[in-house]
Amino acid sequence: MRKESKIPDATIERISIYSRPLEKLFELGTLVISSEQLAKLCKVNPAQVRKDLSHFGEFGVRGIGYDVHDLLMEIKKILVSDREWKLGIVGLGGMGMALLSHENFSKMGYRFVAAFEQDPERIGETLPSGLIIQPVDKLEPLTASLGIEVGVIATQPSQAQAVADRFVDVGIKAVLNFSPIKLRRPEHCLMENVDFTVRLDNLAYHLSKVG
Amino acid sequence: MRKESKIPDATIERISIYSRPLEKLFELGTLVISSEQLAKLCKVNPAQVRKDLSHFGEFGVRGIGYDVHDLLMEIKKILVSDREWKLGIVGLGGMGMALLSHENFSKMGYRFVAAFEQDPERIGETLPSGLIIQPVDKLEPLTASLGIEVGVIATQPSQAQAVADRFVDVGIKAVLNFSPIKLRRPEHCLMENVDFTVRLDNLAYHLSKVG
DNA sequence: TTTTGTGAAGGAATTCACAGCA
DNA sequence: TGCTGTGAATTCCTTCACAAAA
Repeated sequence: MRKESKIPDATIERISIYSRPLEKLFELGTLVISSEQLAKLCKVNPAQVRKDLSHFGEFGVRGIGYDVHDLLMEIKKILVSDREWKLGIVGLGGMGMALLSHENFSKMGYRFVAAFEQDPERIGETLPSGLIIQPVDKLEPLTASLGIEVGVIATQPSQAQAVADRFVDVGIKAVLNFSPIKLRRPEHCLMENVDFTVRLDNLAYHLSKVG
Repeated sequence: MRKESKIPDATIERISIYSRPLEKLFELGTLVISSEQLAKLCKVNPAQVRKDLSHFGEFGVRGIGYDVHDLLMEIKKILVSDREWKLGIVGLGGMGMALLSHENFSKMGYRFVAAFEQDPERIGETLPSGLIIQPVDKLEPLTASLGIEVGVIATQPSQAQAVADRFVDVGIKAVLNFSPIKLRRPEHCLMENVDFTVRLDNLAYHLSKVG
């Protein structure tokens, strides 16, 4: 196919998921994997795996399968996770601190380069990573000078919109929002929400159907 | 419609999202809302709102709209978030602790009734909520005796599968998984994954397309 | 009028099934 | 032979457009 215009969002999401078992298989020394095996590991249809990948090129060998390492590299190229992305986080309560120490972020090339907090008591504190907690006033200058590319919002819900607006005003094009509200945003700013309670509501709904 | 058999998962997800602004509107004293207004707040199509709700009954008044309070109550009934659900969490690192203190859980009727940790140093510690940290060995007896309904996994990825298996073996029917791997599970156990890095990969992909 | 509820239309994503190639 | 890549078929979801109702 190789037409990059109309790729389903769900495809991008799955491609990201495919990389997880591939990473593990590579460590284990597995050289080749078929769409059927990879599909089983990710609980999707084998044709889905092939179609997803076909949006970006032909990575497999007919009769054989996919080279684990090559496919992993191709996926990283597709997702642009073959380079470092700079994150700035606002709100260092429990969630913010947990995100900062979440090893998967750094392992996948996402690096926090600034951490902002409102509470004056905590300004100046040195975090385990070596980062020093900055006052929220510094959001604008530091976003620019450090080259922050993604703003992570882990504040109280009541402050989330204001923080998002400030990120947007200073030119941030992508925001990862952990507060449980839909944030206003201009056309040109991407925004992803992580909302645990939606997932729990889902479980509760289906649970009550099953017994 | 009122046919509860083939309701899209996306509908359940959106219904959960509709409840957020409704909650706020109710607090503010707003009495009535149209599908168009609610749609705008949740960034969806108005017909989508009406169709989603129509799966469960007729909650609106033609020419008027929806009674904010009634609709909120109906949604809570649909999602079965009109009662308390008991959660047990395993893994009290940064993420686990953050989840325990996440006020939105309790506000929405999700209550942690047990917290398990492997590190012997921390067993017996009293958490801010009053819960006492339990050794993981107690997972089976306490799940049964406390009536835990949803298992929350916030351990290291390497232990996630083992913990999930133990929950399943003791009869848990729903698991909320915060580790970034797909867990094996039997047919009868529901599982929802919260994977931040998938969201970040999504942002990175789209960011690189925009500039 | 206004706005809901919904059948019908349209669009999108998934799966099938097989041609094509190693 | 075995597995990929992909058009065609299918299934699923969303949006339209209007009849029904207050």
